[in-house]
Amino acid sequence: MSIQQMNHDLLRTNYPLFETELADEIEVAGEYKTFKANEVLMRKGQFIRNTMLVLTGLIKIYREDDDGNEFLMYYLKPGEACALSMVCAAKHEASPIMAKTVVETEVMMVPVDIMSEWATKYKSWYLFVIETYRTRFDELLITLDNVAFRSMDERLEFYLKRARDVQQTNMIEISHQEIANELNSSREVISRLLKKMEQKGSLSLHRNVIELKNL
Amino acid sequence: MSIQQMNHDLLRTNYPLFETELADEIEVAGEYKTFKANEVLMRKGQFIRNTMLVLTGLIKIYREDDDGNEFLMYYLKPGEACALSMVCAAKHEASPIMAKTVVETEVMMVPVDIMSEWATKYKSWYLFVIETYRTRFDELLITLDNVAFRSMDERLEFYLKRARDVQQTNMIEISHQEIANELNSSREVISRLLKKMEQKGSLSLHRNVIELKNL
DNA sequence: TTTGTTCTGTGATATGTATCACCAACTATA
DNA sequence: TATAGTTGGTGATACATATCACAGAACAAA
Repeated sequence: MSIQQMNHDLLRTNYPLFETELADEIEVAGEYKTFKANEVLMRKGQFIRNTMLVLTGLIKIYREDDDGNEFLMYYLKPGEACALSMVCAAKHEASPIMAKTVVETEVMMVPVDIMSEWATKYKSWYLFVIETYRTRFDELLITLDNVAFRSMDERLEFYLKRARDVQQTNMIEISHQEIANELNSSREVISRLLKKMEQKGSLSLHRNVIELKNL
Repeated sequence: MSIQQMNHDLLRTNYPLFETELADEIEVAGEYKTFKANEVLMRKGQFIRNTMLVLTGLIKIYREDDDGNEFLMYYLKPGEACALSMVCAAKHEASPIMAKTVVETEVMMVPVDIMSEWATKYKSWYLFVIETYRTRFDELLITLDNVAFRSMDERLEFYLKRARDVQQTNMIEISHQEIANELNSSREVISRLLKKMEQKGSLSLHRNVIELKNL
């Protein structure tokens, strides 16, 4: 099967609710792109001209402040899009977020100026945009809850469970330092908390890998 | 002028982008309601059957967790609506938020089941829904930034400035205890920080009132 | 193997915030 | 006026987390 044909199918299977004409139009206007694992596909401050429709792989969306602090907001999976790129594009503002792939990821890049036309032209696109906002809003609320109400050990546990769920594996490949960044904490704190969890038997620690057990 | 006529006008001046037919239909389907100052108009856990269009006054939207902790997410001003009620209503879930008036507030209550029809029928409604998500998303991000990156004194300063901006006055009527609740902190901490700010000359403290000066 | 780098572990200490205890000032209500 | 409730001030203390300092282990490159 040709690459064109595979991409064609990926778009339609991941976004089954799009009308055929819409999917066709997306293919004409958009551009297929592949990113390697751990590649930064959007930096803070960059101007956004595209919305990404995720076809395969996994993307992490981070929030950053001016001092270089960051934390993980949520993941983007196939069939999902980034609500923030829609927000910013609409206001012609710079991106307040950073996006990085977790594994090799294929996306469809759609120019934002075309999007607004589709909203009135295709009901399925309108519904998709609404649904995108809705789910991202929900995810953001959960993240906010964690930061506002939970202590670091609870947040760490939530972080690991979420990583397991989206990556569908008990072997989380990540360093303590990275986790610390994504929770806006420090490595030492994360290391100590992980050690405690290992002693409780919830997981076991290896270099660059955390193996979840009874979590 | 009759009350009906006044409400009629309020709806149209605060939501000027609504088509005439839409505004008319809203009036038929919806219900005008007035709340006193400091009245709780939605509790956590309550099921949402209405979206509120704010006509006059000011509303605070709080997030609560299961242990009764709360914090202020953002304000709703005339011309705005609560994106969350749309999210929840769509999923038939209980409200994860609490809403309380700051001053006497008039709203238009719109049943959520009718809303979905309007989205396809009226372009202005569709745009309004999108815009509501957009602005709430933005506000939520700012709140998240504060909780994640800022220390309590910075958050307190932001809190006071925001209160001044939405209420358009330098005399903020609120107790230290309430501020502590809204920042998910404790009264003693807030009192001490306020004292420091008073010593710096940024404000002066009175019973139940904080007078902002050079902030 | 050697060397340099990244990752992890751990003690000591600093700091911000929460909690406890108590009192004084003010306000509302009987 | 008496009394109870609310609000604000402040010291003492506890606790979670951040920061500093340093060392050893695992790995990669030469």
